[in-house]
Formats: sequence, structure tokens, C-alpha cells
Amino acid sequence: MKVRTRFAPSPTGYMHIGNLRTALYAYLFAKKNNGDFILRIEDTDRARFVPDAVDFIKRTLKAANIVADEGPGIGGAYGPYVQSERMEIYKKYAMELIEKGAAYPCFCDEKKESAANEDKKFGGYNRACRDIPPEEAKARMETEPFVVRQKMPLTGETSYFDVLHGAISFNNEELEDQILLKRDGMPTYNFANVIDDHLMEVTHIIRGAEFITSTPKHVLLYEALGWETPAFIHLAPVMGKADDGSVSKLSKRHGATSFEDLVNMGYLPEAIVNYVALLGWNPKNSTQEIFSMDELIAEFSLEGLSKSNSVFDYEKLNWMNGEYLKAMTDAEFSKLAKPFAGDLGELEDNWAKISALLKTRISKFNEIPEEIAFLREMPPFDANLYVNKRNKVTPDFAREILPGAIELLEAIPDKDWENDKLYERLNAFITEKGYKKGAALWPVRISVSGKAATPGGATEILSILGKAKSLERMKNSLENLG
RNA sequence: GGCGCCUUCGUCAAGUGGUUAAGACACCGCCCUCUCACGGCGGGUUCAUGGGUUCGAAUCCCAUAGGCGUCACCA
Repeated sequence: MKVRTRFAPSPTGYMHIGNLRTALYAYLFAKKNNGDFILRIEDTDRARFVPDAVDFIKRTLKAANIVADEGPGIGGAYGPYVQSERMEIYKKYAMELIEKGAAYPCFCDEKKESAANEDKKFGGYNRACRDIPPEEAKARMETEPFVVRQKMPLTGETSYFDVLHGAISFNNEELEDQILLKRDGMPTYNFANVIDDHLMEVTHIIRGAEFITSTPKHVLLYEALGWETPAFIHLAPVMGKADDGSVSKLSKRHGATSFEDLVNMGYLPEAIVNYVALLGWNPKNSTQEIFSMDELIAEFSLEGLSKSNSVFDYEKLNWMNGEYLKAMTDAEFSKLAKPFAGDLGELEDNWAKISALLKTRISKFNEIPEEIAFLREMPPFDANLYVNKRNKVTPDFAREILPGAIELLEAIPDKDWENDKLYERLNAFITEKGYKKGAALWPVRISVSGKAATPGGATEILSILGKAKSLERMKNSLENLG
């Protein structure tokens, strides 16, 4: 039998990182087994419907390089793939269950139903509806508003096998007569889900652990319909860590939690996918951590899934993103990083040089503006910045060396104002004077950057700034030294 | 609260009765070095607790604790 998995989000206009991971695993499993991956939109809650959310989901999956074989706008033999377009189908099966006596319509008014009632089993209203004869039910359904409920067993237990967790069972007493069709005619998640997964021939349901406790309801539905149950795989949730060290389900208070947020911060989609893949899954027999999508597909297996919660760790994501950045060519990096650089003004022409220096120094693109701020504008700084213990540099030494360095640089023609030549000249000067290279170049770099740490060394910064600006900065710095 | 799932370094995790309990991030040290970073080398820190079973337990069983989830005409 061909493996078929699905990702079935509700259209909220937001792709939580946990959902992305669920989609990824479903996709990887399908592809690993030469199966199909289906996108299905579960938009049965009219109140929460967000316009354009379907497009958003599709764009997100595309950016993440998760490709659906079937879905809205993609096509496939099992459509439509949007639940609101499948109303007739759900209605048909609901009627079938009513005929069978496995479900029944409830005509009680909404208020009464929602009122608290000790008889929870029947949703807080009278259980008499349960025994309504099918004929009478059908007649009243023509004129009165109703919901359809499934008759749940009063005793015994329902169990199922979860590929990850093994056998799980629940007492049927815990289950109330679940609603199949809502008052507005829409199916509930529990109902539509079962119908669609069966009709779309889904073989493996990969979804979040929050569905563990509602799965017995689904199982009872499969049984009532006389259908075989698919395999269930319930994934442990992704947690976030708060500043106080406490851990809870990943949410806004932990910072960015959607794929889009992360991309906007300057993380690469490939790196996010790679990191998320490893949050709750690991390749057996290997310590590899950097994976392309194809490698993930090749390595993926259900055995590598973790049963326990995992905590989203920005530090590790940073590292991984940095690995992807470093693996890029300078040209690729330069191009992708550019939109994060802001207005470069006169530095525009030197972006290639600047970005090359940035590549090994940032973990994500949004660090760029701060990294290069000193190039736009000389930051004010204190003479103590000239102090460098390791090279035994002091402000006095800066006073000593700077005038000579300025004089030397001033003599260099514009055409020779580039890194290699600058380095060569400065080096010759340093050797001649008997200075140590590290010690001599430190004050130069400070005088021109005003920062203890910079992307690029002294000569690289000089070359980016250009002769005029460099000398202006050096002279000012020397003057400020007094 | 009932029910359910889970529990190896701070974090991601390997491990399925006998291991010096992998590896990675982060952290620390050294080397490299025109600062920082990159790169190289090295280091510390872990089996939630208490009982069993066993010659032997991170691995099996029970209990406790803690975390998470779920109890909707939301998914």
C-alpha cells in the first residue's frame, strides 16, 4: 500500500514552528517511502477564518521547501482539499450514521446545551434525544435547527496503537457523545478529520500530541463507519524557555515562534528546517547534524522520533544558521544579506568587501546593522580603548605610532588604497620601526573604528572607508588623544 | 481535579541488562591571528527520587515527584 501522509492546518495566517515541524515529518516520511504528501485545509471554524491564510500556508511551505503532491490549487484525485468545500460529504456520512442508529440529531437549543449539567456524557442536556427514532429525527431535521452527535459506548474501553507510544487506552465513560455536525452544518474537527483521512486514503496520521486524548473518539468513528484505522504517530510538543528558566509550550513570550518571524530575523529557511528537523528527531547511527532536505528524506525514520518534549534553543539555531552562512560563497552571502544592511550611502560600492568580512561573524542577518554601524559613523570612544593588555598597547603608544602611520598613509596614492597594498606598506613601516605587528595595528584600527572588536582588521577597514575618510578619522582620533 | 503522555549534561540527544554513559550547542582554557570571528586542540557538567528484580540496571517492574497535554457546536 502506498504511504500517504497529510498536513492539515487550520487557516490562521500563522505557521507556528511546531506546526512546521509536524508538516516536515509528515513530508519526510512520505517521501522516504515514495509516498504522497497531502495538504488539506481544515477551515470548519467560521469564526476563526482568516482570509488569505491558505495562500500564506502555501507560501510558507514553499519557502521551507516542503512540497505537497496534492492540495488546494495543486490538484489531486481526492479533492476538494478544503473542508468547507466538502460539506455534502460530511452530511452524507452523518446521515448514514443516523440511519445506522450510531448517531442522532439533537434539537435542544444552544443555551440549554451549554448550561452546566451533571450529565456530562450527553453534553449537558437530556439524554432522551439519544433514543429518537430515525424517522422522526429525519422529519424534524427538515424544520428545526440541530447538531448531530455520535452515541459513545457507556462502558468498556477504547484503545489504539500509536507507532511512537505503543498501546494507549481510555475508559469510554470519559467520552461524551461527541458532536459530528455543528449547528451551522459544519463538521467538527473530529468528524471531518476521520472522514477525510479515510477518503483521502491517508495511511499515517502524523500530528501533535494534543490529539492523543481525542484519538479514541476518532477510533470509535472509524469503527462506526466500518473503516480501518490508519497508523497514528503523535509528536511531542516543542517548548520554549522563558528568561526565568521555566519551560512551557513555545509561544510569543519566548520570542519569535513562527517560521515567518524567524525568516524576517534573518535566519535561512534551510537552516530553520534543518534545526527543526533535529528538534525531536535524530538520525540513528550517525552524529551528522547538517542536513539538506534530500539527506533528511534519505535518513528519516519513525524510530528516530523522540517521545519527550523538546525545548527550542535559539543558541543552537544560531550556530546552525551560521554553519549555513559559512558554507555559502561570498557572492551568495552578499546577495542574501544585502536587504538587511539598510542604507549604505557612500559604502554601497564596497558592499562586497563588507559582506565578505561579515560572513563568519554573524549568526543571522539581523545582526548586520549593528556590526557595520561604525562604518557609517565614527562612534565616540574613550582613550582607554587603546589599551590592549596582550599586545601591551597603551594610549601613550597610540600617541607615538599614530602620527607616523598617518604620514605613511597620506603618501599612498588612491589607486593603491586597497587591503593588500595597505597591509604591505604598513607592515614594512612596522618592521622598520621595530614594532610588533599586533601591537602597532591595534591603535590604527581603534583610531579608525572606535570599537574594540570589528569585522575586519585595520587594513581591511581602511580599504573600505577609503583614503579621505580614513585619514580624517585618524587625525580626529589623534587629536582627541591630546 | 479526572484521564492520558513524558522524564539521560543548562539545551538537543545516543544508549534497549555488563560502555571510561557517544556526539552537538552553550561555557572555560590553549593554539592560530592586523581586534573580533573563523579554524584546530583540550576540559568540566548528566541517568528525577525511593523501592524492588538481577551476579550486574540509565536500560526491566512498582511507587512517588515533576513537566506537558486533554476534558468545546477550536483545531
